[in-house]
Amino acid sequence: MENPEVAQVFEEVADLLDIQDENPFRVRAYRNAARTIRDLAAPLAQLSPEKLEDLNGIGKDLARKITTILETGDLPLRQELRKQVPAGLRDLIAVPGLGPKRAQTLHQRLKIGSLDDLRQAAEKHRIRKLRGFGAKTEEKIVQALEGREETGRRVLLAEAKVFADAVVSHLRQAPGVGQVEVAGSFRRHKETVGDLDLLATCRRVGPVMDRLADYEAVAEVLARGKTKMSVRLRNGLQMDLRVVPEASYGAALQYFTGSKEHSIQLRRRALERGLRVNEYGVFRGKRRIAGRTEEEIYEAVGLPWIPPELREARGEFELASKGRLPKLLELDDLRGDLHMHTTATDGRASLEEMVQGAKKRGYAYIAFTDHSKRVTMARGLDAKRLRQYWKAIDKLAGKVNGITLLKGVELDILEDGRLDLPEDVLAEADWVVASIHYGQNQPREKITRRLLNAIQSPHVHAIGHPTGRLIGKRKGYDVDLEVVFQAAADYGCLLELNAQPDRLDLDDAALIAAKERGVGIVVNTDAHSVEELGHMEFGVYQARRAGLEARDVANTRTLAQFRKLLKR
DNA sequence: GCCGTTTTCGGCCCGACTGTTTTCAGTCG
Repeated sequence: MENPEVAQVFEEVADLLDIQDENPFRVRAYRNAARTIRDLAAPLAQLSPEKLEDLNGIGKDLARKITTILETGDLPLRQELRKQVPAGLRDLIAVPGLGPKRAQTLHQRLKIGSLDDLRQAAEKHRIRKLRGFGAKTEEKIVQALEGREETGRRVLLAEAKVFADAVVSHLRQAPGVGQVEVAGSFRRHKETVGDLDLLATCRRVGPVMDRLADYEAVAEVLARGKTKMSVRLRNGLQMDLRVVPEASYGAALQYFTGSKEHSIQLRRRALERGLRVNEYGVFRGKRRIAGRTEEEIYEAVGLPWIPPELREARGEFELASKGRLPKLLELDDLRGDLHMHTTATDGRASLEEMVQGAKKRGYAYIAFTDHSKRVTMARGLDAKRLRQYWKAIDKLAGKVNGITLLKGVELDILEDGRLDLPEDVLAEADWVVASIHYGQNQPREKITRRLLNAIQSPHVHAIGHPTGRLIGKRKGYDVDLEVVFQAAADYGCLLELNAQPDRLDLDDAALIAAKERGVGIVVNTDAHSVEELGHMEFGVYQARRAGLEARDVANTRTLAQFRKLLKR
């Protein structure tokens, strides 16, 4: 059992208990435990029962339940709850605007038991007639369903990575195996992946396929042929394994990495040179002239190797042929992380713990950016508490070496466009990242106006998660990004690439547009725990997909250079 | 169900706002 699967069991239990109107704190206990498990760096199976109890939010009972899940693959409690709650209601409570109560009402009054039922009922305007619902709620449901469809049932890259890493190291232990790699959209580091395309070389095919069938998370072998095999994991993720000879490995890796559009352009370019490219190699007539490595393939058509993140047929061939491919951002380029939370508001680690975590990552500077007062649910900081917070940061800064601590705040941009704290307070901050958390459904002009107000403020250095989207859950706010980019460029306000795996906001397309406008980008984790400081890699992947280089990203600078970038 | 310089109970980041009502569920992180 991989950690995300265990977390999923607890999340399901939490949902089912929630629908049954159970003690909300018990529900939350399951949700907290799921989150802790998801954030964990090491596999649960490697922890002793005593260590399990040391984990945040996991006590005797949940530790025992984790052991049960690891040993049996399931939890009796989950089976029991499934008998009591109609299947499909869980899907309903995941829709923004619906919770356990409304899901129950919809099920009881309209016999709605699935997202399909929900869509049909909404289209027939049957929902707005229910007590407690109305036209606006019904419209919101329709919009939410549309937002979900865009990503479909794809899995977040971060979650897919857990399974990809595990299966690759599992397959590498197969006898006679050579190379093993995950291709496809996973290798292109898309924000979500639909399945995992595994590629392997080996002397004999049998042992590698046997090994995949043995992978612990496999629920079902869908197909198994001479060179190709498909399995489905318990969590629904599909894995396709292709076994290829060494001589074709590079060609197969290129072919299965895609994108389809990129490969079409590559083959067209080959044809112009009298060559033919397929998954076995590059051929002149019947003679194979390349295929062992990807570099060979690209070289055969007169190009340097193109990083997978750029293979989206968005102009990479033109850049490559002119020798002007960007030198893409790398994790090591980053010298600081400028958006994180602590126990001062809704973070789960102390200032000290976050500093230690940041030092381990080799950062030269970090900014603490707990919430401002409007975010009441996170116990956001008012002026008085914020100054105490900054005092604590200063005090800590005097005790730690090798890292600079910046006094920051995640400043709420209020519904009416004002900022959540007075100017004299903001003027004392080293770093202000302003974000929208409320009034996300406002019309385009109003949302855009709010962002412009923040951008134009002399005290705001960056805009946090500029569109507010949550991948697979919620569309971003309706905002005129063109206007925002222009203002950000004009006023020297940075825009954030938020590295939370379900945000990755701005997305790749927006980052490309922002770069064209000359907008400075800052890549931050928005970490709420020490572990989440590790999300930086996903921000880097997204930046790479947009072709960003170190110089495009503000927090690759030394602290002195970084400070010069900030508007006064 | 977790947690404890408040340990074996009684708390649990919990308040403004929206859409819908006329008392309340759901949304924000």
